[in-house]
Amino acid sequence: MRSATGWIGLVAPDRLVTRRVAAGEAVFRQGDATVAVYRVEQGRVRLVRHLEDGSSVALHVARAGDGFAEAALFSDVYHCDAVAEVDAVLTQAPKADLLAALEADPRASLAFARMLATQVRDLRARLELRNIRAAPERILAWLKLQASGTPPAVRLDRPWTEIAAEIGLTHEAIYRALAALERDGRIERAAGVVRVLTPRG
Amino acid sequence: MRSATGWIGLVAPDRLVTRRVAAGEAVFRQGDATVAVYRVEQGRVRLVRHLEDGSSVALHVARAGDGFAEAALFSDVYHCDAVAEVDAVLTQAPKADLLAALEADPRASLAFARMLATQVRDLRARLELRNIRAAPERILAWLKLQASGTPPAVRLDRPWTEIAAEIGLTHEAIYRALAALERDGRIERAAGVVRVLTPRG
DNA sequence: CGAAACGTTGACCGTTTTCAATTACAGTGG
DNA sequence: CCACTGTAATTGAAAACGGTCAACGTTTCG
Repeated sequence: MRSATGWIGLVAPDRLVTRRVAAGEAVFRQGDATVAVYRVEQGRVRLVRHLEDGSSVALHVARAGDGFAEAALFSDVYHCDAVAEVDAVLTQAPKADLLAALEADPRASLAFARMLATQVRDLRARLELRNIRAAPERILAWLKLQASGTPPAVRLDRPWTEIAAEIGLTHEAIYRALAALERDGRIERAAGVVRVLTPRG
Repeated sequence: MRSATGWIGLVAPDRLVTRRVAAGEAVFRQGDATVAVYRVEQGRVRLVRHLEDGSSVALHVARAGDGFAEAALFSDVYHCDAVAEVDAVLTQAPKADLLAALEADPRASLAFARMLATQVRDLRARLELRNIRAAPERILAWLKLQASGTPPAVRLDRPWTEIAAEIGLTHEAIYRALAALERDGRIERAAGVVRVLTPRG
């Protein structure tokens, strides 16, 4: 996705480690001492918290482009497991390096804060999106969030199947809703581009 | 909610402004020069982005305890409208002061980053929660996220009605699901406390 | 004490999920 | 170069679940 992971640039390139994890393999375990923060380059990593009673809760699934365990910077131990759902490639930034960079340079820490603030904004918007029950409206709102230009248009850089998961609908529901939106003249679709049409008023 | 808004403490108390906005009144408008970041003390503030074509998208609804427009720190203009949904009381932290505090003290900016990272983690978890379709499972997951102790227990500090909105269910659905969970012996309810029972395996 | 919230439950309806099947298409290896 | 495999895109039908509307008891608080 397009989450802000530019903080990776705050660490000297030669200190970054490319790590490959096989499906099912753990990147770290809850309780492990925190040694690094990560970015997913390929694949998916599932974060799961274990409770005292043995049960667990899913916290997040980090996908290509997503950072994860940023909060590890401020904690001594990881508070959840990170397990690859499929074979994955990660960039690993040593906690000490990143922390040092942030402490040394106020501009770096501001840049870091900026990326996090951006992400907070994005996540809030995605959450708000989920409050829209009707599939067509939800998709329309998503399109508007992504859109730019007049009329608002979106270039699709990934399959609807994937977008469906992000929006919180099955792909079938997405296709049906898209068909309905197009039928109603609310959007227009063509080769990797969707235009949001403004209803005449 | 319990979102991390401790950054308000980074600004000198006498520089903070308590601002009252009536229902329907705007805190700021999209395009206005950014002058402050906010925290909601009472009421609700709705953030809405307007598109070039005149339509709009809801970005967020900030509630008591929530901060909003943190990203304004890094932007010259607000990128959305902030309008009170009901009469609201806000704490307004001047952008210049907060920014100065962050630039002056590396510890302050790290603390700020920490709060944002915490919020990112929380928001991701809430988003993940929404991927759980079944109401009882969703509530159970929410309870586990809030829970502490063995067996996991949650002290309820606010009405289910409000929790329902956060979880993304109607209050009716919540009550039905709670009843079902209790009936199935998966939770136990008593005066403001819910215990999550571990099914025997 | 009375008005609001909150809590709870029932019935019905609509939408989405599920399950299933089909087409299109890109990449792979023989 | 083509058969083959896997993913993406579509559409159909039926079931399930939550939303909505309604009604009512309860608690809270001015």
